[in-house]
Amino acid sequence: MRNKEIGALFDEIADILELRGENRFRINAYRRGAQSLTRALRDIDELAHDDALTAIPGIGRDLSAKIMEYIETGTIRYLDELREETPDVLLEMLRIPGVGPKTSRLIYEELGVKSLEDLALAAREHRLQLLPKIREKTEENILKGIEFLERSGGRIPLGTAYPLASRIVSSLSELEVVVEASFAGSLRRMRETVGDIDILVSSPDPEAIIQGFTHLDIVERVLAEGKTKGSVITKEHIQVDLRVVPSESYGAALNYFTGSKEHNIRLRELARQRGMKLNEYGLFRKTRSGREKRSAGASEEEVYEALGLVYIPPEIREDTGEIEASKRGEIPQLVSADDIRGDLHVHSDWSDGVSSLEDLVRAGLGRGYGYIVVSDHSKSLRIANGLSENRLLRQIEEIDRVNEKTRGFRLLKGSEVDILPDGSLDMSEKLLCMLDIVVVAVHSRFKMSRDKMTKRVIGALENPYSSILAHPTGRLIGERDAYGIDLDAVFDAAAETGTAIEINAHPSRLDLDAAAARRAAERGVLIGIGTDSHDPALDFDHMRYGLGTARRAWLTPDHILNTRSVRSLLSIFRRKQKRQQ
DNA sequence: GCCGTTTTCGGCCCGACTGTTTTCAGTCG
Repeated sequence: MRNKEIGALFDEIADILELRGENRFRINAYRRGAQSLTRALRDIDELAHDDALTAIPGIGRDLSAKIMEYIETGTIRYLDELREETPDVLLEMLRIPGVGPKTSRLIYEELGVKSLEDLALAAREHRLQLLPKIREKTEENILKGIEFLERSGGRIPLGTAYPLASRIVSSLSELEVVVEASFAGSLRRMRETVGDIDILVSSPDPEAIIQGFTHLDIVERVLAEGKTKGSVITKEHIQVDLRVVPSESYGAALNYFTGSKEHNIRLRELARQRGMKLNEYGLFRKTRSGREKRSAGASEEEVYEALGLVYIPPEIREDTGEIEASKRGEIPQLVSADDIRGDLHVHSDWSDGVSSLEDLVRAGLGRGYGYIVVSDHSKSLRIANGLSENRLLRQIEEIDRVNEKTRGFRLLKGSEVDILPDGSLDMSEKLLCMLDIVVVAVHSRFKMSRDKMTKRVIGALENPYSSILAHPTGRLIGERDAYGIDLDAVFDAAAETGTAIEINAHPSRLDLDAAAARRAAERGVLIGIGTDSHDPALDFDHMRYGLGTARRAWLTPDHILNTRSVRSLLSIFRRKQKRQQ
């Protein structure tokens, strides 16, 4: 999928056009095009091949020609020319919070800075104050902005943002004047990384809330402190924005601040078409006397309803077809925490986990699960204390003993078996056939050709005993890219062989990602959500990120393996064994 | 530059805060 790659180029064109002060609607057209490409479900090369590029919303005659040019020649001449005429530092300055195109150009033209280091020096020497409309405060903010960029270096993983946001929401909820409080933004949509944390509160006394917020003990620096809006940097260098609205606007505001931006724009257009206006205070209709009357706003549900839509869950508010589905009344019942009956990928202290088998039973029961798949590493993974075949035999006996003592819960015998470079499994058939669930995964030799890796993984899926393919791309968010693999070919093989594919719920993996999981499910692949837990006290909670990813992929309980009972689970893989043998 | 249930031309989402100014431009989400 090169969609993101081309989307980034259109964004760059938009940035440069903005710096040049071009027509803002033209700039917006490139931004929309970029967003559309990034979110498109189908592969751009495929669409180009079918001559169907203009079917993507926001892609018309000009943009599709530029996409074709890029596919054919590997470059867009127009962008090359723009780059030629635009010094890099102008674009770099745009990344500083508070610096936009106008300021960037002003600084460059008047001071001739060549780099962000140059700019920082100019700020420290107070030379920025020589410029019109820049005084002490702006200069300080630019300096702090550069430092922020250097320290934070980009986006925050979901696994960091979610607990922090939850803590802030519960601290704020303790304030007397708070009516409702929630986090919003890309965090509420459960994106795998977020740029900042957005918090929304309803209250009759906004200023008290803003005061309370800017004085929380997590705050390092206050960026903004208005009547209804506050913004801080935490000690971990994460930006947190707070908005306070009256109760009658809470739903409209929650909707607005949850986004996505593209989803909101569609909603606003819909409101306009119906002669209404939607903003963060509500949905308004003009009365005959010319005054505005609120028709909805207290809850998100009533906003959608007043727009003639069925409620759309936050995770799918990305303008990838949810508005149309909602108009038709066809929003799926997304899988939720209540549907999950067990965890499919858990390590114990037999390999690199910290818990005994008994601890796992207690932790599983504590979460209301009916089963857990014990999936310790196989013998090749020595670094993680992988189990020799003899130790696995002993573990199987031990699991039987633990299960005998337990009512209403079952430890399933499993293993996370290495997929060897030739596609075979790191375990003899004699042992494989004694296991309930065989999780298979690549843990070594990542750097092979895309073709070989695809064959290797498909080879493992064709093994009659493999049940679930774990973390199919091997990516570690912000650390390691996915290895080269043809996922669509893997999905076809999984559907063909009756093998499930994992959404690994660990926040540093989330592998499959939502877009890929959606494609897999559309091809008929059953999806299992596993936490890859090494410590139940910390890692069992990661199920929520796996669920978030599944929901972003539009998945219902029917698509998910671990919404099934133990019996149904086991029968699925017995069927596969029979078919493949 | 895109797009059409007020349309093939004339629109294109909306509001808060900051910092600099005396009424608002720039930035952000």
